[in-house]
Amino acid sequence: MRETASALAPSPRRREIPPPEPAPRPYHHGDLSRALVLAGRRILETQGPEALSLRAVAREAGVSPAAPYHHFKDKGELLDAVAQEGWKELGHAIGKARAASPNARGAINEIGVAYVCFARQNPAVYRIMYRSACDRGTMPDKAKEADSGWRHVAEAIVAAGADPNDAREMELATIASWCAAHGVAEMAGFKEFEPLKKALGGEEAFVRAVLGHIGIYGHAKPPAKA
Amino acid sequence: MRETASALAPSPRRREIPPPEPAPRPYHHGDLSRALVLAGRRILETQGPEALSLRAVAREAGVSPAAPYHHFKDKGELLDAVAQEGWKELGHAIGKARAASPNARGAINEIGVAYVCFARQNPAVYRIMYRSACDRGTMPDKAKEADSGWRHVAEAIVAAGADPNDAREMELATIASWCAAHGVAEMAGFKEFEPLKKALGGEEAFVRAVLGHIGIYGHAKPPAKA
DNA sequence: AGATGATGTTGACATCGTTCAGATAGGTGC
DNA sequence: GCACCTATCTGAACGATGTCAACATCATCT
Repeated sequence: MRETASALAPSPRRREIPPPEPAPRPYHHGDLSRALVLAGRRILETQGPEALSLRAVAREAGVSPAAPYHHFKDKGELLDAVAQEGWKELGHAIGKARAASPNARGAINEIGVAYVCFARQNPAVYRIMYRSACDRGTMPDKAKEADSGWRHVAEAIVAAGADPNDAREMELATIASWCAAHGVAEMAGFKEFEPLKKALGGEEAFVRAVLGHIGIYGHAKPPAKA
Repeated sequence: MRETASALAPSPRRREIPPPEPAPRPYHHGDLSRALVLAGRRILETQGPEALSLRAVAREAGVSPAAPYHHFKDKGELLDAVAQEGWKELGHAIGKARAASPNARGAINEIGVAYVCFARQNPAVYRIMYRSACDRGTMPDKAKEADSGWRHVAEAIVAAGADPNDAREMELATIASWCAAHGVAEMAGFKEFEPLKKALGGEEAFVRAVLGHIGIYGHAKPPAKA
């Protein structure tokens, strides 16, 4: 929809004009790798995940369909890079939610809400993030880094945990809360829940209520010791 | 696929006698609609979700690429039909798990385990099921039917609930447990959890442990029958 | 029988992911 | 200045895909 004029009209490349604009397409894009990731993100947000083709990304970035192959092995790798960006943002959102919580137990709750809200506000990106993760059967590497969401959750769990010495229980609790948040994130948009959402006063209230029924979150008691 | 194959290999096909097999391709397939769904399922199980193209399904069913269009509006509708089959199976698995549980509270646990086990044993089908559901933003219609998994969960929740009069809490609990199971189902395969799985003695033990940390499942007083 | 509609096939089109040979720039050593 | 080198980008191509229109085949009703 953008400048597809060149596709319709046989426009001879106008290379006589010394660019009045400082940097239209200097043949060698400054940092195409980064531009492609941003273009992918833009397409995701405006057209949804179905429209995210390699060619569309190249088009959006203003390069030929073959150009991306000098920066990514294949389409999957490009998508992984886009997903990576999403994970980083998720990590920040979670970190912010955690920092804003007064006590440790409340932090777990707020993290869960922040997680689901991020997914609901960036559905296309979230989709790609988990498609990439499930395809490769692994959480993104970055999720193990300092500011990663996973680490925030793990630390919050430990901070609120009843038995900080039982590492296994702590890990299980971290996994459980992450899994639960992911499940809610993917299902919160289902039409069947609309009446309940409305009755509760909006989606965030709904999310809080659902998470409230999930052990680690809400009204539950500390993780039971085995 | 190639004629050259017959040149390389001495083709053992002796087609002098056509009549003995009266029904190789009777032009009009008996029930192509059904055959296509089964073919799709077969492809999912043998080649995974990436290989599930319309043309591949048609090939597997032995018809031309355009034939499916007389039975399904487009590829999405075919996939929906395949997913529908999966939901039915999931419903049965859940029903069986519920029936096999002596008490109501234990039933919720066993349902969760059965859910995740189904997803893990049929990963490709499960993927399609949720892709279809998320794309359309709705649980499949059939999920509201008599033998549906959702109804089993809702009934089990009610049976074990502390306050059967509070419909809203019951619904929230149903949603929460379903979401949690879905989350675990999608993440249980991540490589990061392999060590813990091994330490716990296998994937099912891992799943039980994780679910044990999730409210509806976990805060049940009787410690899981270990 | 003959007409009709459901069901299947062939062939075509646009798009997609991907590859490959060449064009283009920025940098290096001379 | 020059020639070369390497990284990057383009153009054209190939096979595969989803989809459609035109045609073929068969089952069924009258």
